[in-house]
Amino acid sequence: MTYLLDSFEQPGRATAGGIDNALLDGLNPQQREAVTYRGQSLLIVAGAGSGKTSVLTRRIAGLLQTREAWPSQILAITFTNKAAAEMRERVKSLVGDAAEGMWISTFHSACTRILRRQAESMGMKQSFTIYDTADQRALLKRIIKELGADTVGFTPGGASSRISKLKNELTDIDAFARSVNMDDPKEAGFVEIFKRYTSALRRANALDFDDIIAETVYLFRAFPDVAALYQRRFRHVLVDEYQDTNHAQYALIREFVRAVAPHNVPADTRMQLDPSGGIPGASLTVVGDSDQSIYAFRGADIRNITEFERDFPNSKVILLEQNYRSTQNILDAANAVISNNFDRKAKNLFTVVGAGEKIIGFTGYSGHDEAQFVADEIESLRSAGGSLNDVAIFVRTNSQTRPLEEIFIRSAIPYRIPGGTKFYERAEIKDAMAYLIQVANPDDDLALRRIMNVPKRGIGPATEAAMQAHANRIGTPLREVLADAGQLGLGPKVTAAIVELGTILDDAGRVATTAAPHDILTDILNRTGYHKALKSSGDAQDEARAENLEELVSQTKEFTTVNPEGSLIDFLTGVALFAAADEIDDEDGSVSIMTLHTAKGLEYDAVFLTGVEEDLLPHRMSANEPGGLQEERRLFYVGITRARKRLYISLATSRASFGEVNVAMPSRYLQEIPADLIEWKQSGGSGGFRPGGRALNARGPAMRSGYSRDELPPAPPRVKTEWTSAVTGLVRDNGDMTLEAGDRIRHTDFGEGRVTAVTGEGTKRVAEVQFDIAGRKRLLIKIAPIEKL
DNA sequence: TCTTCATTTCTTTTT
DNA sequence: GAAATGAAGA
Repeated sequence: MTYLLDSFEQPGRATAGGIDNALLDGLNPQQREAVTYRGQSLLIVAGAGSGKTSVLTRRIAGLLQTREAWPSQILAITFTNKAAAEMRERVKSLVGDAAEGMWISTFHSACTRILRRQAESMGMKQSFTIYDTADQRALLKRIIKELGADTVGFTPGGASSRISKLKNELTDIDAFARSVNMDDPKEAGFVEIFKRYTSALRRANALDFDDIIAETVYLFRAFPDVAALYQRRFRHVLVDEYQDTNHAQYALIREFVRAVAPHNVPADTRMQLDPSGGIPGASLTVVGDSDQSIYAFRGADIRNITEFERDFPNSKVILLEQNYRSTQNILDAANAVISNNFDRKAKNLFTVVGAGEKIIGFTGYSGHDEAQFVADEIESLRSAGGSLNDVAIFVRTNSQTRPLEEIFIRSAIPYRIPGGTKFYERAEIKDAMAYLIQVANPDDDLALRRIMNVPKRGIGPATEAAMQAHANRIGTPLREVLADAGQLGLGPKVTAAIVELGTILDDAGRVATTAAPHDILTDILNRTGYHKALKSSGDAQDEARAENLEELVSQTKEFTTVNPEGSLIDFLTGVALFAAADEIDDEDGSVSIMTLHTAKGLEYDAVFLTGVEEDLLPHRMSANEPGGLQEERRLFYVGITRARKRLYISLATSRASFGEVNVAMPSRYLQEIPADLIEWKQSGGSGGFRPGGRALNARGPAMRSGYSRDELPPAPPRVKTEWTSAVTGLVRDNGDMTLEAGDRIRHTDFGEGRVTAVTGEGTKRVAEVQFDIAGRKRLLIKIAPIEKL
């Protein structure tokens, strides 16, 4: 717990400031200062693409290199696990193995680690489990039903988001109950729900996402000696994406950098003490950009960054405005858009790389039409030699991905959707996970209820209720009832099934802390017969579910390979804190489709910003929220600034949302981009779609259709405008259709054309077709809606 | 207790 | 258009 100053500098390599020149190479003056500044607190206002990761990693490397800090004294907090891993890698590449031992992780991972170590202090067991949003809602649903509160308008979702908000403000049930007017029956009802929810979590030895942060703050506040362990240890705290911190996270940071009182300083410390005999607070570096704050709905408080200087007196602020990512055209668009947000510190991104390509705009007639445009453009990027890894398509909502997927499948464009069909949220995976959770944490009733009758073993709601009643009577977790189910007077068959389940869980529990997660899972799947039941049900969907279970098994195996010492609890924690952005892989030759939120922090050569329509961006739901329109604008801004070289902005004049097709209007934000930055390949059809008449004016001929804007016929000029939703690429199967160059075919969307080439093998065979009207396309033969002529 | 079928409700973004 | 309910029948 000591550190040395100014010793063992490597001769000849250090600058006057003690930092290796190589660390400062290629940095602009502001970046240099951000790397070398030393003081109690530093705010780096880092515009999009201004090299903040570079600055942050070099700053850490500098601290290590000059021996100002040991690796163990550094705590760096990022937004996602992937960002953390990346930062660790980059520091490693700068200073080598000296990087081992740093804490670089997300808020949630760091706090979980602390809470597990200090579980006893906070009155929990080390094996606590983490409830995700779905678990939280399942529990609340039960509570609301128990209380009959659903009849007075309480919903799991509503209660969950309110509880989450309160926890993010560090208001626990006791504080809340004190503050509320209990004469209001509505409020009193919510207090009761919150109360039961809190105690159910306690009894289940579980924490929800928000607890993880809040409980750490409470722990530090209640036990200053525990807090002091970490305050003495972490001398340099660095926080990325500071604009997205909520109040609880802000409070946590304050705890981390709090000075240690003299009575919590060990007598034998070799650390520098302040005049009172305490240890001064750790130095704090935060990096953020209030223009990229997009998590207000999760409690992110923009004031954390805007008031940093007030919160941390004598702090230094460094502004990074030079952009190293995008072309000037893209930055001009971004600057123009974001300047419409009032109440913000002026900031203007600039670059020296030049104007670059114009932004390409496209207005389709439907989501499918838009998706086809995206596919066509990707195809031409590909034939121009671009890599699909460098292409991303952004959407506002997850439901927008469907038409894109359909068209991409048909066009044989490989794609991936990070966090899309969330693997760990599938029912069968949650079932298997619930088994593992029960094994690791037998107190978790929710997990047990989930698997009680999975696979079917004849334990219905009635039986479950009887068991629950018994558990309540004797005051134990549900799990303990399993073993003596005989006392419940149930049928022999059911009783045997219950006891059998108990035995399986107990047996697995005996090795829970020692066996590899993989072995525990395999054992459970074998003994419960869950996997076999799905495999042999004859249902195609069950078949897919069985395969998902197999995938989970191989993931546990993978986990042990990467992490040989990893326990079951470690695996469960990893899964619970796994995020969409963590699974982004930019090496596998596919384009990425993701939400704008997931896109934050990433960059691509070519970016497609889709669905730029009213009610989608800005989203309808945000319109009534205070600050909602500004937040949506920031979201748009984040999307624009992800692009390095090419930006495509697309929308549709009609969009299907929950079965119905609705008229869609161009987003108000579109007008905020100067018209001369956008070249419209196809603008909207007839009237009513040109707010302000600026943004949607096509310049020159609309290349795609060969019409200039004024000649655009009122009827859509495309071969097909009506996209029968029944024709999904997935349903169709052309089986053994054989095509070869020269064949003529008819496509339901593109009309007739001639095959120019066929490539690929088996089901992956792709035909390249020159259509008479629609141009050249690549089609996956097996599923394309085509017939041979 | 399980299965099937009809009805209903909901859709923003996520650690 | 899906997922989650609810009701009715096996």
